[in-house]
Amino acid sequence: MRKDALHNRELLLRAARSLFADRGLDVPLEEIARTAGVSIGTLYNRFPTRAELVEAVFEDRVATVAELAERSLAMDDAWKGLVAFITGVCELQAADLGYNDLAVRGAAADTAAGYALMRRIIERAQESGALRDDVTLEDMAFVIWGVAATVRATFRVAPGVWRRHLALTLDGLRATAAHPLPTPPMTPSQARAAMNDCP
Amino acid sequence: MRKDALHNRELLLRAARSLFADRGLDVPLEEIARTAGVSIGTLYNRFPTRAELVEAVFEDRVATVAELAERSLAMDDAWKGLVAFITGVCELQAADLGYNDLAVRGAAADTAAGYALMRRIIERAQESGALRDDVTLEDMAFVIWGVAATVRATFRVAPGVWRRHLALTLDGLRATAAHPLPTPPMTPSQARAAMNDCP
DNA sequence: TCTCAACTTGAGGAGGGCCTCAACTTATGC
DNA sequence: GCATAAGTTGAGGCCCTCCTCAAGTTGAGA
Repeated sequence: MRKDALHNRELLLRAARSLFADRGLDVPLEEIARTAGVSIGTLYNRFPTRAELVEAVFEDRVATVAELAERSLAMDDAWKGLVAFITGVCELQAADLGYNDLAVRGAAADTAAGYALMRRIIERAQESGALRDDVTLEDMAFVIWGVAATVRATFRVAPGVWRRHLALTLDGLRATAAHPLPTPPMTPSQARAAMNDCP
Repeated sequence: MRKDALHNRELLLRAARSLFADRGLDVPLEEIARTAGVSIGTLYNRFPTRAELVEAVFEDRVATVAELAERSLAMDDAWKGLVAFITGVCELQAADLGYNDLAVRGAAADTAAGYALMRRIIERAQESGALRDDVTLEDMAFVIWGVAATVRATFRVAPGVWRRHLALTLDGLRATAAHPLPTPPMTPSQARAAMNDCP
C-alpha cells in the first residue's frame, strides 16, 4: 500500500471514529469523507462497504472486551467480577454512540472466544451464589439492549444516568432478588437472530 | 367534512394503523397512501404532517393507559397494581411496533392526567413497602426504554421474551432487592428532554 | 338539475444518501 | 529523471422520500 493511501486511511478512520462516536453508526459516508478532507471516491477505495469501515474503526474493541473479561475473571469475588465486566462494557457503550449501536446490533460478543469468557463469568457468579440461577447468557442481551436504549436517550441530556439504570438492573440479577420468571430464555440462535435483524 | 373525505380518512387510518403496527412509525407516507388505495395528495389533505396522522392513529391509547392506571389503583395490593400497570403498558408496546416507537419518544405519558396517575401508582407502591424507596417516577423511563428495546429486537424472532426482561427488571424494583444507587435520578425536565430528542 | 366548494389526483421538483467511473495526479522502483 | 502502477477526484446516475399544486372530479345544497 502506498504511503499516501495509508495516510488517507488514517484520516478516514480518525474522522469516522469521531463522527460515529457522537452521532452513531448511520452518519452519511459523504460526511465522513468531507470531514477527513478526502473525496468520497477515496473512501470507497479504502473501504468498499460501510461494514468494512465500521469494522476497522472498532477493531480494537474486541480485544478491550476480552481483556475486561479476563480481568473480571481474575477478581476474587465472582459477583464483583460480573458487575465489573458488565459495567465496563456499558462504559464503552456510553462513551461512543457508534459502539452503542454496534453492541445492540450484536457484533459486541461476536467472537467465540468472547462468548466463552462471558459464559464463564456468568457461571462463576452463579456458583458463588450471588447471581440468580435462572438466568442464562442470552439474558445478558436484555441488560445490553436496555442500557443501550437509555444511553441513546440520555446521551446529550443526562450522560451518566445509565449507571442508575444499570444499578437497578443488576439488583434484579442478584440471587436474593429472584422471583420465578414467566418465560423461557432465548435460545442462542434466537439471540443471534435478534441481534442481526435490528438495523 | 364531505362523506367521501371522511371515508378516505378512515381508509388512511386503517392502513396507517396496520403498517405502523408491524413496521414502526417510520413507514413511508406514500406506502400508507398506496395501501389505503388513495393518492398521496389525499393523505396530505387529511393529515398535513406525519405527526397528525400518528396522533390520530394512536388517539385511543391515552384513554387506554388512563384506564389501565385506574384499574391498577383499584387493586388492593399496591405492588400488584404497579406490576399490572407496567405490564399493561408493555403489552401495548409489544402488540404494536408503532406504539413501541411512540412510547420511547415519550408521548406515552404525555398528558398531565396520566402523569399524575402514574405518580400515585408509584407512591402507593412505595408506601406499601413493596417498591423500593429510592426510585422516582422518572426511573420508570428505564423500564419503558429497556423493554421497548427488547421488544424491537425480538419482535419477529422471539415475541414474548420481553416478559422475561420485564420480570427481571421488576425484581430489581422490589424494596427487598434495593442496594444503593450510584447516581441521582433524572429531573422531570431531563426525562422530558430525553424522550423528545430520540427520533 | 345545476353549481360550486370541497375533494382527489399524480406528475414532478427538491433534497439526501449511495455508489461508479473516466480523467487526472503522484509515489515508487529502476 | 522516467515509466507506470497505484491512488485520487468529483460530477453524475440511481433511488428513495417528502411535499406541492394545477387540473380534473364529485357530493350536496338550492
